[in-house]
Amino acid sequence: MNEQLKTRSARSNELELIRAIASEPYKSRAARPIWLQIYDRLADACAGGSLRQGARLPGENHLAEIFSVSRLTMRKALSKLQQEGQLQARKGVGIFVRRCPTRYRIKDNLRFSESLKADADRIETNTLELIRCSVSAEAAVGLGIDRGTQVIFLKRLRVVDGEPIYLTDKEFPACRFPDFETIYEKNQSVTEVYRAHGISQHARAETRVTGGFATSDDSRILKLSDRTPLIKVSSTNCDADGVPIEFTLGRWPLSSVELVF
Amino acid sequence: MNEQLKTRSARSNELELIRAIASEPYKSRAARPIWLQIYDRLADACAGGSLRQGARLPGENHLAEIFSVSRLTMRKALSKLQQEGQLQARKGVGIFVRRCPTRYRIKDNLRFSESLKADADRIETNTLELIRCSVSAEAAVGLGIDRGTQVIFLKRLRVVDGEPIYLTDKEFPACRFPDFETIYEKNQSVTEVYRAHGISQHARAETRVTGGFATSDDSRILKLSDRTPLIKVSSTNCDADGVPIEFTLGRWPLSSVELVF
DNA sequence: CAGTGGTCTAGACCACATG
DNA sequence: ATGTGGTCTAGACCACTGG
Repeated sequence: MNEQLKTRSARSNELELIRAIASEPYKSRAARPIWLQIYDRLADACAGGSLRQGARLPGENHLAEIFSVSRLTMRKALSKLQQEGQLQARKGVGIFVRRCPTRYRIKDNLRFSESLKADADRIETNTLELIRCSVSAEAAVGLGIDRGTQVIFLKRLRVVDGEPIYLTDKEFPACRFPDFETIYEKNQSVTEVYRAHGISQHARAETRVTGGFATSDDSRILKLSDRTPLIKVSSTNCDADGVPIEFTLGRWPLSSVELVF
Repeated sequence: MNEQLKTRSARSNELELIRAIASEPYKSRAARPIWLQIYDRLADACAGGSLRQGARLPGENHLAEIFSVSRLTMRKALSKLQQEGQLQARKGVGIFVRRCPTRYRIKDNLRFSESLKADADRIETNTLELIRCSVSAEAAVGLGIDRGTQVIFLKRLRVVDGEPIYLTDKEFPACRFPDFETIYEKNQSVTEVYRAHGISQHARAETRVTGGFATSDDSRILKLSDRTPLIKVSSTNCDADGVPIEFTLGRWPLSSVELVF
């Protein structure tokens, strides 16, 4: 069976499933708003696994017709599913089933891959940006350095089983790492950079957890819809002498992570 | 000046402020959707303090007219402000300015009031429910006890400067605390209950942080809109011998807390 | 009772991505 | 060129709250 046929057949299965889901009569509007009832059914199908991850849903107009509601009502249901990270809409393309909110357990003081490798099959780390610039206001406080100081800025994205899951901005005092770029580019490892600059140990000094909302950049990179709620984790790492050498600001989709301390 | 006049005058000031905010021309729709521009302006007024906390906004129809948009567009802007906890709508009543997302720093392993008392003027603890029942699935794991075991269930709400900020469900193994209710009712203190049952020390065994969305109960109690994003913190406390004696599930509005570890 | 926020409709235009 | 999701309108009915 060739690719095109497989795709067509799969898409047709999705359509049948949606039709089945939509065919049940609604409960009274007073009991639960229609858009929430639609949300419930789609969320169940999503969590139950009957909707394949990565599958494309019919268009909004089509969906509205299938569920016998106006497009706006349909959009309200879809919008909540997007906010929760179960679906992702791409303008001009379509709506796709995101990896369902698996929760990744992250143990503090363990490196990311260490915490995760038991759970996941494929973990990738993508380096999105590596430049030298002035320290951000937030990192200046964390690193205990003055505004205007030069830092090395590193933006990375962790992709687990094909889904972007964790976005980090790291800042390092530039004066400590003259050869950062050269070393980092060899194997994309910060630990290697540390070692090459004579830092054999490092420890986490403090971790702060807050909530917030995705900027449009964050949304784009994490393949989420705009203004999705996020969990933000900021932390400072120190060398053996207790001098700060790294400030990290990490962002997770709200329902995709469980931090354990 | 009597109360009614004061209220009327204050409300009129709010109206003038809103009119001023709305009078500026919009940027092009392509640059930023109108509803987001309205959101920006209201969020600024809210954060800048020009909108008094607790103030009531004009009705949606009126607001839509003032901002020269349809009611739906207006609602979209208001809805984002509600999701972020800056506004709160009460059906049949009106839309009110919530305490702006102050962030409360909570240090792990400190009791709530200890972490907070530096920041806040008035802290209240309201006991909402105190019953004996079967252990919840989540607490059963945390406490290491079997399903069906009896526990004491305690639901409390922390109110800081008049704003509900932190909602907790606590469960304690019933067999350990025969006199829980009697002791607790004297001064609303769990520590006192511990002491009365011969537990002089207790320590936090593990803390888990996740994100989630408010149930309709949560929303009502925390005076938030439905399905607002939350930060959830679950933790287990143990006695001196390391035996679990308390499981706590706490919920905060997403933007109202900063957890420090 | 009047006014509020919550829901829902039918229709329209736009910017965007893909073939 | 077509279809997609994103935005916006004008109008309607409902359930709820308060006086």
